[in-house]
Amino acid sequence: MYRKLPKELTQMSLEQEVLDFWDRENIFIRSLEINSKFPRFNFFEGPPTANGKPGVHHVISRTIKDIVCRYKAMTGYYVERKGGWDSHGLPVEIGVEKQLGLSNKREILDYGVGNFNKHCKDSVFTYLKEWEFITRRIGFWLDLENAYITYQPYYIQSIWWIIAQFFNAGLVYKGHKVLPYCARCGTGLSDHAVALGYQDTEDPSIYVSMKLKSPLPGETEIPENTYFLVWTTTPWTLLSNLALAVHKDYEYLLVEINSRNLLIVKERADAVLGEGNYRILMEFKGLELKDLDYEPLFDFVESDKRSHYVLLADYVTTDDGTGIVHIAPAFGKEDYEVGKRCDLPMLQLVDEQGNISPEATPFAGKWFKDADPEIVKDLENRGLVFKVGTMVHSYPFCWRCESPLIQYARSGWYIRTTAFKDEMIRENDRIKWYPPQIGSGRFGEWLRNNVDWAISRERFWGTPLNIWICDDCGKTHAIESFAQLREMSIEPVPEDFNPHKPDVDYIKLKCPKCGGQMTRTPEVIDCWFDSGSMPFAQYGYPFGISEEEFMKKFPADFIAEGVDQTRGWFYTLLAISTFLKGVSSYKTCVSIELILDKNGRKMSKSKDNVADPFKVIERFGADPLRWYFLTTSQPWLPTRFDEDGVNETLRKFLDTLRNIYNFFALYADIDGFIPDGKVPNKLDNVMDRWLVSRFNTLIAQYREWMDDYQMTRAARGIQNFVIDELSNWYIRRNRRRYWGSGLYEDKLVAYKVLWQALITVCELMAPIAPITPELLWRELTKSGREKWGDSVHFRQIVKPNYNLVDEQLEMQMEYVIKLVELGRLARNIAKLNVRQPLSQLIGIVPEGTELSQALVDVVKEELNIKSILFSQNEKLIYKYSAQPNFKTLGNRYKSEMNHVKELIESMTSDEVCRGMENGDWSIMLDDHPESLAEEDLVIKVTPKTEFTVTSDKGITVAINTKITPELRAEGLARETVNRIQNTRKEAGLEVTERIELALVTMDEELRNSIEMHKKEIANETLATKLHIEPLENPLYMREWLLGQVKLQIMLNKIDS
RNA sequence: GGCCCAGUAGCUCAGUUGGUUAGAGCGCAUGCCUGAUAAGCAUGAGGUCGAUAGUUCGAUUCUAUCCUGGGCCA
Repeated sequence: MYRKLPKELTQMSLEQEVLDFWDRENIFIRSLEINSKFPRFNFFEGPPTANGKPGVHHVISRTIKDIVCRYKAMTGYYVERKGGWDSHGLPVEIGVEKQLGLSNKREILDYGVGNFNKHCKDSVFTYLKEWEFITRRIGFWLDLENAYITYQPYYIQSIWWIIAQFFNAGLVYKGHKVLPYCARCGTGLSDHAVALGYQDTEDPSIYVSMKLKSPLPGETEIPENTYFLVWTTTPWTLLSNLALAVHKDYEYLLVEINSRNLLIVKERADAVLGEGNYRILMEFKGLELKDLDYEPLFDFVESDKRSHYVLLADYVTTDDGTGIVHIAPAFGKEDYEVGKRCDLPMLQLVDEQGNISPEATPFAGKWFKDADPEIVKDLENRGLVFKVGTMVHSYPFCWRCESPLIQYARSGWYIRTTAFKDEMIRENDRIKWYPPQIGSGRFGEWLRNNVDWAISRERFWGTPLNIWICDDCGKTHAIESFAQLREMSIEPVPEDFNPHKPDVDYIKLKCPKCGGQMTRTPEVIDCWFDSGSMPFAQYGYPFGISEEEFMKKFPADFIAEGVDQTRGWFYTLLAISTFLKGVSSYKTCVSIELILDKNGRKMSKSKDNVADPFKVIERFGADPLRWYFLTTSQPWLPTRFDEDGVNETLRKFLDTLRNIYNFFALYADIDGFIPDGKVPNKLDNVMDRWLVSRFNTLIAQYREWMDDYQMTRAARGIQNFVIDELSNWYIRRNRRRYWGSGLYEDKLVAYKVLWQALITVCELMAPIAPITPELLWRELTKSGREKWGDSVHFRQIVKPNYNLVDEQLEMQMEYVIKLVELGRLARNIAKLNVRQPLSQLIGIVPEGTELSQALVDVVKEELNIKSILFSQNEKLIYKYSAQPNFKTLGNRYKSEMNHVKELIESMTSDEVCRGMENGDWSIMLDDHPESLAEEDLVIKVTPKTEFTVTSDKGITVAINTKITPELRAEGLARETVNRIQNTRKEAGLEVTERIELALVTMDEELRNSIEMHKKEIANETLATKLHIEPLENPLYMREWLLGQVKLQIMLNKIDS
């Protein structure tokens, strides 16, 4: 028995059944065992952090990963799928800070780092249940039991080893870097965090004069009363000013204004000084201003390095300001770079808490922002302010405490990634990116502008940086294993020590150089280093795994994550493995774009437009959601998410597929069809040949697309096949073949073909939406469990059999469908429904496109037409008439014109046609022939009265609408059959049940028609007895109206 | 400000060497079909293929510039 899957069985419960089956029967693990002999296809799971709930974007990236892994497993690969969890980092710490009510680093220290980290560790898996639930629920096969977790000691040991490799290669150094910094929180912010906090704000906008101390270009005397005009919105940085920058190519002016001489870039002079307010004295190229000295605004600190002179910098613009940029290397990324390049000293007159340093005596101890007005006032008193005002601009604030961020130079540990930048670029070129512009564009750009990686964080919950420094001689050493740590430790290290802060900080080492005591540097490692190390650390490399074993699992053939990982995981993976192994750790990378709401806006909590995947799955199911994501647009395009679309996928695609199955099950059950998995090589039925050809073509296309990661195309291909070709054409056209009784040859073949088509669809679908096809497939293969195996996911997807592909037939079928469409249109226009048979259809088609008899029969049946004729001769359906062209003939015939008109209009269709062939339309005007040419006539073409004509794309179809009494009788008989079938359905009869039937009508024509087609009617409706008198006590009775005519239908069941 | 992606029907999206009349689904209206159908078919309304210029016999497609939206960076 094939099980029926009625509508009452919801997608939800159907899926649950399959998921339980997978669990119960251990299907995932068994699929791995089955494939274990195959070559490996390596997949790396990018570890999510489970301290937040998974969202729809996680569902799509997990779906993509699952699809590729399943597809590879079903095409001859062993695909290990080790899960992983990220566990360290600031997001976790922030969560815990909130939970504990702590608001800065000081309070964490007071609370105790040990306790704090314990909370962090516990909170990492706050939403583990949700993650595990959704992973399982969407059918993502991932080995969660053996998942790596970045806080595990073996994982940390691996990271230490990697850091030690960098260190021993001389690529780890301590240095300065300017980064966005929140003085209140005492921490630098990642770029991502900065982007969260931009707000429009009002800041001072001041123009300051800085006095020139060198002769102008081409002169020898130091000019009096001459100043550089400089613009800034952060007056507090002026305390730490060390230089000015100009652009070498710009034109600069020396102007006189208010009896003072100012230098300013030409393009900004009007805007800043006011048009006509100034007099130009001299002009210079920026290049000429290089090295000029000026007087410092403040002289709090003396330096032995040269400072306070003019530099060149390309980032100087003329968009705002004066074209002369003030440089404070401690407070700007670009300033810092310039400072380093030009060997400027370092001056940082704001401390880590954001207060002005004691050296800047008049302002000392003030919060940097509060110092602004006083600094401006001080400069004004000294006559150095040219103009002061305010401006509104977008400025970053700390997204947690809302303090304004500053650019702040901090010292920290760096990895010199720039040392192997070229190798990374080379390796990037070998990665296959989807879409390709990520690799060449965003990621390539990022690599070309590579700067050294700041790997240290002055935080608490992370992998501790494994560098120890000698308290006496300053020697640094990177520990490369727990064994080495024990070896070098002064005190014994317990077996189960916790390699986190603060425990690890208490471990002191003996200095190998001077024998002194070494103390660990207090920082932790950037958590991106954790995840970027996963190809190695997930196996504890090099400790827990042999080199040979490891190289089998490295590199990944495929990874996929959100596009936001470009500068995150995608980069850290590449950087670490390029250094360690000289190659990228992934060969193919699919970058997945954002999920937007249905209006194309980014989903965000504040807009309340975030789709909850749990709810969507509960309403529609996981397969509809997966299928929807994939078919609605390419994964690497931003996708608009609309629940209605998920619903549509369910109704249109998955329900249709289920109905196809139900149709098959209904009849295959009746006939006891048992599949043997073979389709005859020679198929007599043209529809069978066509369907087999189509699904073999589909298999070929599907494999080609999937191999190229064109999953959207593959899914759309399947969908079109199922809905349009299998359901709406093949099955609709072939229904009758399954109706008769007994399992005769043609029917058996029909079952085999349909079964094979369904099996194929299930197999092709299985990687994309794995749940529903599993259920259908298992039902279809129920009779041969041993032979077919337990799960569709154990199967290898079939290869196309090109011998069964008949391209010509596929093209001809498209033609058939076109003809049918045109025929239906003609029927519509003529208001003749399909139940009314018609005598003739004439197709005017291009030469060489005639169809085989079998296909002609398809058209005949579909359109209910007795005969079909193909021809190139339009005269068969059109009649032609001519009218005079008064323009050419009027002048010629003048008063005879009326007569000529009559003669022309009386030409028969044949005469007009003959003229069209030989170009001569002679008329007899008063007994003498007059020769007319084409331009003398206007020829009209109209269908002959008995035809209704439609045409499209070079094909013309004409149906003969003349209905003979015989045709009418047949039509009435078919109407009658239709009403009987509806009656049967209403009466709740099974399709196989036989009946006794009575058809009662007062209308003579209808009665005659019934008499005439009694046999056919009885046959179609499984009536063993047919009366035209009423039954005595019918089981069911119903009166119908055929047009104006009443028909009474009565029926009884007959027990067999 | 720079780079990337997108812009095609009311909505979601197809549309590959440049070539008759630019397609599908959803939604709306009308008719048809239904012994698998929460289905299907047909018709109608709905398109300056973001704009302009160029290349070409011919551009939704190629080139340039611009506009709008999104993303990344500064």
